Amino acid sequence: MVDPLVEFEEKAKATIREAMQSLGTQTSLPMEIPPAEIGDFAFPCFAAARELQKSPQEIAEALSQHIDAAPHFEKVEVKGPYINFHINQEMLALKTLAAILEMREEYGSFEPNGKKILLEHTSANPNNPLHVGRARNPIIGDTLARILRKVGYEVIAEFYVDDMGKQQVTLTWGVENAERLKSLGEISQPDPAFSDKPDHQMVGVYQAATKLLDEEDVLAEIDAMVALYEDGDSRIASVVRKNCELVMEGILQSLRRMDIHFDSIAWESDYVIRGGAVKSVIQQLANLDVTDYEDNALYLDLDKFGIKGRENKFYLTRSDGSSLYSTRDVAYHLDKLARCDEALNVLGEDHKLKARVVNICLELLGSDRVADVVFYSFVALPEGKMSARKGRVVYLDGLMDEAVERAMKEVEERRPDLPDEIKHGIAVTVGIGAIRYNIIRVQAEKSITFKWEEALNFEGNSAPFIQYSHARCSSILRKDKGSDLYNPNRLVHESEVQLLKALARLPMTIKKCGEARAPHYLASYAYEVASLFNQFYRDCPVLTADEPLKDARLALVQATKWTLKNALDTLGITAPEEM
RNA sequence: GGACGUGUGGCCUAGCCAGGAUAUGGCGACAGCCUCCUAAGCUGUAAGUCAGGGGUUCGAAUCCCCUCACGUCCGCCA
Repeated sequence: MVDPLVEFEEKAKATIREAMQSLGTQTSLPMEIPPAEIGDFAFPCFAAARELQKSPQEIAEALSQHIDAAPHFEKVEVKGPYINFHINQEMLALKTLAAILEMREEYGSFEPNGKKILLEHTSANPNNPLHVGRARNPIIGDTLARILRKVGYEVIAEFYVDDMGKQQVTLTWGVENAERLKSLGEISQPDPAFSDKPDHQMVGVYQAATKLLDEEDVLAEIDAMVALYEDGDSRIASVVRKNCELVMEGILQSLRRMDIHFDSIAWESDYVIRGGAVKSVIQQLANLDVTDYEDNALYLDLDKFGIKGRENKFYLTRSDGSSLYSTRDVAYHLDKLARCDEALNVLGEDHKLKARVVNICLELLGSDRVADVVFYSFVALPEGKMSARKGRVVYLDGLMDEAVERAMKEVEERRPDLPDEIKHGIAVTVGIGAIRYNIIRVQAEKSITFKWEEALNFEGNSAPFIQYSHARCSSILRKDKGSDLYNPNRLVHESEVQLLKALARLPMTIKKCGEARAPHYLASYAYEVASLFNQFYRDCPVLTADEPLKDARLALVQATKWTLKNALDTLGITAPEEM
């Protein structure tokens, strides 16, 4: 019994199907979920009305004559063009509580579907610390990974490290010419708050070196290094790798703090230097009539694919024959697709054209599959786009520090009774949770303007609100665990019923998120459950209730706790026992 | 110039893919609720031309067309 609602929905559909047969029609069965006061499932009769040339009201009336939905539904009523089904609350309570209390941490999870999905996300360039402009990538990616695991996929979360780009070689050039950069006074010191992190230690050198790219001799040196690197020069390969690894260490450290982990790290250089996969891709593409050369640089003619713009040439190599990012990405994707049943990428909206071209290339190379992509818009600052160069940047590390600090202030105020260690633990849980929630609750396509007050909001529609409800559940259950022999029929108060119905929707919500690749639905859901619990908490005293009712309510609290915990876990947010 | 995305009360946001029953909720504002399981909570009030215009439909925030605004891309950078 993975999803307690399925049985009810199937029953409703079955009765409608039978009723339609006796009316001689067989249009589709789009069951809707109406507003709570109206019913639990609703069948709109518009389609059938069109087919039978009658008014939807008449059809609803006629259909209802043939409907007997007992015992799953206690009432089926016609309201205008709709047939509204009212769930038998006792039966729902029984099935829902049984499902949750039996499945516990598994509630909301589905059976393995036997498919392996390779989810690439974050894949930030290893030359900068992460900043909040791109912070949606790891959060969306990690949340999707968690959702897809629940839905039954075997998920490989992979970070693709672009260690072949000119930017990475520029960083290494900077490290090797640090004296020159220093004498020019170009290297800015890392923010003292993060000076112990290797990504912050390196960024000054990278920025200083980037400034010198305007100078011809520097550019020539770097270009020469790029070419040697791609040709397999082992000295360059090893120093570039070493520098990238240092920055990566810092990046992964930041992500771990948000409970974001990877199953696999894929290094771009492995696809270029070893195995020659990129060379083979270039050769195959060069043989096609949709590509051509300009000054020895191979390009794809976008005109042939109906893609118009200022420039219709999409370059696949430089004129010295070295590869470009998208070309290497094609080689990487061929490898990726061979390792999974489905490939999914989380990419910034600036990658839309590139992702399309990569998929075009994959098809040109005869691949029967391409990668599916979730695009997200950037987080900008009120002053404009984030830019390290213009000194307009909020680092993820800074955001997390600030969040924990502000959360600590709240905890100090609200819970002076707790020992420091516990208070700090709560501050971390609340602060980091608030960041993740704030990012994930908005649909990915929407652009976000970063505001401290909103990012670190601890009230209303926020992670702490949900965490607080979970802590309230825990608090009650610490005082009384209740009995296994509860009687769900006791749960008749409106607040109890609404909460129960919401709890029953966790599996279908997670499923929807997985299918639509849209994690934000789960955030709304968790908020709704927490909110309904708070109403229940107001209306229905648990510990002081009389015996049979108390056990039923305790079971409901236990079920709420599991549901909130599983929803929060899936969002990558910790569910605290106390706050 | 072309392409993709977004536009919902002062601010943020759900719903849009599969059109339907009074447009979801939060922040902020205002008015209330701690002798009762944690007030990071709860209740109530005010606040909306669903960017604008046209179309399809019995019915449009939702589908189609046009316009406007914002974001992003159209680099032998990534």
